Amino acid sequence: MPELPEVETVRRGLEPAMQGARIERLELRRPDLRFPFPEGLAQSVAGQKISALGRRAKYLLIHLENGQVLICHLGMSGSFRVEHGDGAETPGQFHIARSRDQKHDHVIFHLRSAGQEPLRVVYNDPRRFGFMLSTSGADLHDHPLLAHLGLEPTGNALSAEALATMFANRSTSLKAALMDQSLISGLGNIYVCEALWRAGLSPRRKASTLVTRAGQPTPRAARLAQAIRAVIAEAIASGGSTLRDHAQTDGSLGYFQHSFSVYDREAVACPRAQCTGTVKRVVQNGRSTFYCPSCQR
DNA sequence: ACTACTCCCTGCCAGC
DNA sequence: TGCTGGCAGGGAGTAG
Repeated sequence: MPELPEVETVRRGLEPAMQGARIERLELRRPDLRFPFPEGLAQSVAGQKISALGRRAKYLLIHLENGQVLICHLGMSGSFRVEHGDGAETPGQFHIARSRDQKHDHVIFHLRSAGQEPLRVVYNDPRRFGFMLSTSGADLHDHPLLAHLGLEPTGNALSAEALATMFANRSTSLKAALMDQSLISGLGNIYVCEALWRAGLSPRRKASTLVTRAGQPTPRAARLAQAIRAVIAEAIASGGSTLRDHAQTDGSLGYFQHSFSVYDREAVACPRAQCTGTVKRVVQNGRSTFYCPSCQR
């Protein structure tokens, strides 16, 4: 499921095909995804050159020469793929899986770069939880979808001190707090479970227990900050290796097979050295949580 | 302000 | 074999 690392991998995978290319035509094959496409979207982007591909949290941002920005979300099942020329497979590039279910190809960017064969970037999304909206670059950070996003879980900004500030007086669970996009933006169910496992913290622990009365981070907060950054950094690196190893991909850019320590591993032995526990599944806030009750406290 | 719940949508899979 | 129901999940919306 596309969380921040997957979206970043998609961004990097699309960049060579899209950056600097001109949109000859935007083909919308239905009126909506999760939300209706903006009025006049196809007309407004036709002929525009793509100046950059960006990302904020789980949002892919397609910046156009005229200042317009397409805000794309992959939802749960969204993926992109790149098709070259007339659709023939191109060795060493993302190739077409002819057998792929094409009825969920909802959006097609028809692109052309100077001196290159035309190509298509196809957005496929069976469950249509994704969406594609448009805003002006000047309004981007005030857009309702982006304005309230919290810290990116990459880099040093996500510190023990930052966690302490977020978690002070929070009575909710660590799991729910980490899933809250207004606190940390970009974590989803998988990486929250993995980060909590790595930090040895129970997802059921109250978020406020990582903060002292004086508002300072406890050692647990430091462990958690470190675990989140490591899990995200490793997942992005893993996505990068998936991109390099595209001989094994089917050409789609959306989400990848990773091996997880606890996620979706109910009843499996905890992989931590010296731990004899078993991974358990519980439901928190309507979502599955996987953790080891033995070493996560 | 904070918390927790429902809903959207389709594909997949276990159980009958 | 074909049906049914549960589950997956991000985020908007809503209610308390």
